[in-house]
Amino acid sequence: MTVSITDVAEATGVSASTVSRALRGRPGVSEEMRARIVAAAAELGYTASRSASSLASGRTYTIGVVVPYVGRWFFGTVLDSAEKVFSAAGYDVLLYNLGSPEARKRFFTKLPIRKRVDAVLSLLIPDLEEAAALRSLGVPLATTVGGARPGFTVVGIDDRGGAESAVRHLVNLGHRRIGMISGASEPLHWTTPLDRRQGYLDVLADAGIEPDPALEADGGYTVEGGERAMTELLALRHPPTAVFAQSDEMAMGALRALRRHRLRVPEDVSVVGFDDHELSEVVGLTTVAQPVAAQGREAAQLLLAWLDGPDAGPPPPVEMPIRFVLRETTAPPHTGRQR
Amino acid sequence: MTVSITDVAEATGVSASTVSRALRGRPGVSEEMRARIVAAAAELGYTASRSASSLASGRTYTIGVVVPYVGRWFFGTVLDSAEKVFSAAGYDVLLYNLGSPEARKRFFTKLPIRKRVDAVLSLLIPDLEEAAALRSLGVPLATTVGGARPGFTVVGIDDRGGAESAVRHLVNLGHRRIGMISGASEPLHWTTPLDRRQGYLDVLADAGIEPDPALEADGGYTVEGGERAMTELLALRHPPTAVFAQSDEMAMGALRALRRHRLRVPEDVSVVGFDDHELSEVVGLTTVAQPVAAQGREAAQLLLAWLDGPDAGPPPPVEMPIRFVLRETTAPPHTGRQR
DNA sequence: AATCTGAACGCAAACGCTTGCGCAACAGGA
DNA sequence: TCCTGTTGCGCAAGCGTTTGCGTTCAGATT
Repeated sequence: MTVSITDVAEATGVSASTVSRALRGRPGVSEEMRARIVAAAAELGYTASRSASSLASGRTYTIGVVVPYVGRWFFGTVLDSAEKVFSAAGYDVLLYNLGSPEARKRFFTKLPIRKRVDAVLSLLIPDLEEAAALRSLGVPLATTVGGARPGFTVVGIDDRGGAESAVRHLVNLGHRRIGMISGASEPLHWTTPLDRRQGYLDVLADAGIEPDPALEADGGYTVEGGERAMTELLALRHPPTAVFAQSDEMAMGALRALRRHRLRVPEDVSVVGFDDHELSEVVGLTTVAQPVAAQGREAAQLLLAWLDGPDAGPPPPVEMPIRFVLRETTAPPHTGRQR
Repeated sequence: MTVSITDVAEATGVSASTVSRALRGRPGVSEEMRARIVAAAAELGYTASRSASSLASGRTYTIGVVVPYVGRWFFGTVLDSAEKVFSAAGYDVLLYNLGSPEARKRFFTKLPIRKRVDAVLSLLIPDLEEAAALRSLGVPLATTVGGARPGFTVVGIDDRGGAESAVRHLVNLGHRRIGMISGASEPLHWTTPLDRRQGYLDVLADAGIEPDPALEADGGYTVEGGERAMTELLALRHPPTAVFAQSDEMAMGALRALRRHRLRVPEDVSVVGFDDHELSEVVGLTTVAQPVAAQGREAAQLLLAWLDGPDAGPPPPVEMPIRFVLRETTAPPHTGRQR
């Protein structure tokens, strides 16, 4: 049926071992013979069976990538860039989309990934048990989302500093009542919301502004959540004159809520986001940009390097640069009375 | 090291064959014995090696998904929903991201997917050679993007009808100069741009409007392309009073261009898109919605069904419903003079 | 009591590759 | 001429499953 290694061995008049060595560039084959074998393989359209070779060698040439939700821009973008690095290096990518709790549980109990991958890139924050399960695989581990765990190499950004620059911008414009749309209800082990919140609090403290718990609303890191959160903030007796959304998606939800309330941005309310979503430029959202694709690339490269020289533990964490991006959703506070 | 089937066999005092049968629910094992084996396997934390089992059985329990660009909303969403179906059915997903021409060529010449998957879902339009290469794999094939090829089962939408409803809406509002932002330069084998264009032309003809080639601009199905295209249209001596963008992403680019030109939407120019991107609601874009996630699910299910009953060729094509969504970017034409 | 019938399980041969080791053949040095 | 390396290749033993077939044995059938 399909052509196997012995077929090309027979076609060349050598043994299967030699074919194997020749095709993988292993020493012990004369250049002339190698050329003949390569030619024969090409002609027959031979490709080694991955199952067989990984059974025999233990190497799978496959990387597992686990993500909470492929459809979201951030994860899709990281996955996209990481996959390119992997496939360029000859690795395949096994994707696990663990959005629902059931899928997640199924994955971590059955660990279908076991013996199937040489390394894993996790774009979701494993809790302690899950992290242990991943470590039990005995392969290099990496992540691009806040919340380092022992055994993982992590590439990320300065969330706190980023939040600071966003909020400082609002303060500099003259805002005093600054709301925040956060992700308080996010999984505990995800440190990003905490770090960004800390940046927010830092700047307020620095500016001598008393933080008001009522000005923090939970947006769950989604567009709809952001819309709900903004709506809550607007219902306050003294609504904020500016809000810092911990993600651009929530910021967009906020913009939508503001439009619904017939409030102008930035004249009535300023909004600043975080991430620099691909569509943020389209809506003119002021935000702090993080190099999402670059993070995926970096993490992938770290994993590959780790695989090549499995000398020791995980490489040290990498922090990628961020950049404040001024667009059109921020301005000095409205000086008249609100609404 | 890691536990193998013989370990659980010894632990239970039976042969490996029995363990294999027991764990996979094959007949020939008493219920009592099966229970003992399952318990032992659970305790030892045993999972069958995929490489070994697929080498022995020929089944890989893996589906290949090839996509042009995971980061784009449409593909990410389809992938997301399809993956859920596959993994729920016990299949893993092997992802191939073929954005760049090099990656694409590498994939189709080396066919790393060969012998690794039981079926493939293609979200990119293969040209004739590529389609042949995929067919040579001898596994079920499916696609969710226009441009059916023999041997593929396809799930899609009525692109032409969708475009018609969008453009008819503009006509009904009273527009006569209706521009279109298309994807003329897209790969030849992708029929979507053609079908959507045909819908546009149909309605114009129906309304007795002479189509003006100058009103068609290429947006390449990207945000930036849409912005460029809209800019071109605005530079016309007689710019359109409304534009139909063949995708929401291009529509958003158009909105951006309009904002840059200080034109109001919909007062000065109406815009209607196609797809119902997740952020279209945020920007209030009038569009025609297609069930993207549902298409991924459907395609995945078709593949699984095909795998279960490999009686014949591909199942018949499935057409999913579309729906016109009226939002805030369309209105009757400005009656005064433009600008 | 002899025979037959399933059910439950073990044997052993694949599956298609990788790899340590062995063995010619040949080259160069003494 | 003999010895010591090298080079180039084949042998065969795995890798961890699956599966066709054979065996055993308890119970049913004559």
